Amino acid sequence: MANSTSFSSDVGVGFDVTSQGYLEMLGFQDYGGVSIFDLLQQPINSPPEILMVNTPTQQVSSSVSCSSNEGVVNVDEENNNTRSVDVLVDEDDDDDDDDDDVDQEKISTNTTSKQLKPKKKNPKKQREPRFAFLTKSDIDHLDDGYRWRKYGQKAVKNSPYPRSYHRCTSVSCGVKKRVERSSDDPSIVITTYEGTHTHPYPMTPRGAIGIMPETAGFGGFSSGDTGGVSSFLFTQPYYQQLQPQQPYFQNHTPMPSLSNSLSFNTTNASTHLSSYSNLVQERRFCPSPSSTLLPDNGLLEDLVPFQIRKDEPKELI
DNA sequence: CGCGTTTGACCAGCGC
DNA sequence: GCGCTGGTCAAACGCG
Repeated sequence: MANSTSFSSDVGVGFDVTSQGYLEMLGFQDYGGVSIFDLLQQPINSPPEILMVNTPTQQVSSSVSCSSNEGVVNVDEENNNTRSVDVLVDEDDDDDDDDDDVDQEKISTNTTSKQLKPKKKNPKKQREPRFAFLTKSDIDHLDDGYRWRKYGQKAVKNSPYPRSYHRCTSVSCGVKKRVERSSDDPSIVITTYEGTHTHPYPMTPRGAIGIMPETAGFGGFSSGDTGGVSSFLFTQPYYQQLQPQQPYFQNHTPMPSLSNSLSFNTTNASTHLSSYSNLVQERRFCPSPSSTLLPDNGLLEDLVPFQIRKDEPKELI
């Protein structure tokens, strides 16, 4: 089942902070410490290091989430300012038999009997695509703009740090989030998102003024039926103080805090992401009431200077 | 009182 | 079948 290694399915975008205090975008493959996404030159104010890992299928996800224990994620400390992550991705048919539905089913039936959890109909448990972020931060629970309710905590094998389980508090929203610390590097927080928000991007008292349309996987992940396209939107609260003079931000950063939302759109793991433009196709911003996206270059447009963008990397491998 | 967290118990999947 | 581990539930509790 784990047809994992036949393709280079490492998907995702990482960010790192250079010694000069610039944000650096990283690929997820191990390039010997050399990032092919050294495109970004973005001044930041004490942001955490963030690595995002797209784990499009179920099997992978757990590997990624507890990857530090299983050697899936390699944090390359040798190269001071860059880190790389290897992600094993199993290609699995993503016939998402909605986890949300399963959850709802659980909830409804559970009211009768606490002890007897309804078994899932499918022999194989299908899960939403998961995306794992590696964040170098002292804060376990990074503010991503959504409200989460913790529903469990478990000790993780081979790790002194527990893993906490969170669920989006919005009704009928089945998005889950797991937070744990890397046992290898306690300063790294591994946040794994699973599912698709089924509600608009929430307003928060912290100044998130945007409301995300809920279409097209807004405000979270979506796994399209066709093509297995999954998208994830995340926010960068830590970057809210970004310097607006950056040319690639000037048109998009009027919003404080969570407004600086980025959406990655990645193809299914089966699709070899041979170019960064494939990886980052879409970007949606909160204030845009239109769910039909402007044809833009997505994250790339926001983060990568135009000049550099014109010279997109052809191959990531 | 509403909401979120804590925590022990239970269940499912997997490997042996 | 058994044990281990991850994931989830829900009562109890805390807090504003």
